[in-house]
Amino acid sequence: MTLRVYDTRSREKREFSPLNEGRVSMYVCGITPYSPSHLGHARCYLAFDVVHRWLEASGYEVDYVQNFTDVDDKILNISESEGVDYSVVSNRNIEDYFEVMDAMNVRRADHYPRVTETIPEIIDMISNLQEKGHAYVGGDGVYFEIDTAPEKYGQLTGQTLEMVRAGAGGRVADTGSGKRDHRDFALWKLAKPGEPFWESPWGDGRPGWHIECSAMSLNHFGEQFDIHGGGHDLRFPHHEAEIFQSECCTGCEPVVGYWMHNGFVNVDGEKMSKSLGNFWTVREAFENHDPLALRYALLSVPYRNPIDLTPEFLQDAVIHYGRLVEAYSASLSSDTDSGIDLSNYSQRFTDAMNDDFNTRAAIIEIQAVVSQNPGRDVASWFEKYAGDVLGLLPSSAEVLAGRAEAESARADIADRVEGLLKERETARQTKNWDRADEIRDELNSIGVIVEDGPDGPTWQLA
RNA sequence: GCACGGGUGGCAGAGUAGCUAUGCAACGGACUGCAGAUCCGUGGACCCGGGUGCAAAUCCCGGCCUGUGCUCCA
Repeated sequence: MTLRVYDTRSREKREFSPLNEGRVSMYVCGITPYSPSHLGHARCYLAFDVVHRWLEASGYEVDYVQNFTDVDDKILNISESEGVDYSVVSNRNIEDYFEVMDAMNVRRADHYPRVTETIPEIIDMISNLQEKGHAYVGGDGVYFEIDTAPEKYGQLTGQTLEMVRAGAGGRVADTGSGKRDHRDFALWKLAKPGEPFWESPWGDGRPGWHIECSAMSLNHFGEQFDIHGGGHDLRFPHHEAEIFQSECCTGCEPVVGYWMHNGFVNVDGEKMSKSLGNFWTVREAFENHDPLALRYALLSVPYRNPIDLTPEFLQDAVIHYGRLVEAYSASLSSDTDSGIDLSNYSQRFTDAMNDDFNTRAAIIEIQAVVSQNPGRDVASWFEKYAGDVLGLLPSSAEVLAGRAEAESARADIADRVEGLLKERETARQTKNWDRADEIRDELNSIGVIVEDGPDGPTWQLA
């Protein structure tokens, strides 16, 4: 079975075939770093991290570019209210982004271009569009004129020019901008007093939001590239704007082979967002959950489906993640092979991932192996599939260290526990259940869980 | 309103025509003084109404509900 990828533009899963054999160019819209990352961001970059990993596991060489919109209105608002330079705000949140993504085993992209480092390329692209008659200078900046390429409208959303005209209703008049048509979008925004700016042929200002991604992808990949990813909400207008800009600039279409959009993280059935105030930052989530357990949760739903975040949903993932690590740990310490025929699991895992990166179905195969007897061969299987592909495993060193630590903690109190257990067994033999339970409670209070089995009691640390 | 998705057991979530999804939870049994863990087992679903088919959760039509987009947004 070959890899099939759902493409938003053609609205179907298509067999994956990159422009250059064996190589994949992938661009994913990155964050606007005006606040710490929340779980919605995590879902997106986790999803494309898995795409990245699976393409590589399938033998492709992947060139992965992800941008930072490090100057924009929201960043400027915050920098103004804090009385600091905008770069303080963006750098702080970019740092936060890398820290939390690293903690969740998100592998780094190959390039992280920033708007502020791409200004010359952006200006070139706008100039080019202007020369070709697709852009005009308005009162407060440069705009892309939609009517110069009406046939490109609606490729990702199915909307027509007329629909959007109707949908915008009365909002057009009060934008107060120098646009000719409200559907036109800004390529260059002239700076207002006090705002940071860059020089340009049209005056001091900064780029519009959409043009940066086009300029960056053109800069890194040229006229066409294979995969463009981002959140579902970016389809319109952001990604449609990119189609206009790139294809009108180069005359080459389609600019993107496969448009991939991840579903949202919802809370109580609604999109997690700043404006609704129902978001958790990734850091807040880390306070209650292991970063990799969160990763497990966010990958346990296929990337295009929405995730409704509930305590039960997270708890489920915590349980399964714990079992996975436990099974991996046990298999690392094993000195025999399990003798399990793992090829069936591998095959189903591969089929799942090849079906538009179905991590849910893939994880089920992981769970099936977790419930088998651990052995050395299982350890390497886990490392390959749960580790390399899904990124769900801590390093073997970490796992072994955790095991060693647990054993040493156990050894530290072993004498005391054994003594109490001996006393408890005496009590049990004389059917003194009150005393036996009292001892068990005492052990519980120091974090020891006692379990009576057919061969007598065993104990472990909670 | 228009566009694009989605509606599967208590919950999450696979499954694009015939064959037990799976996990968690629940229930029953084994084992237990009790508890826990473990093992074995059980039940339970395809939004509604039409249509096509030998056969539909799966295809077609209509309806209802719901999410997102149409403004910055992963």
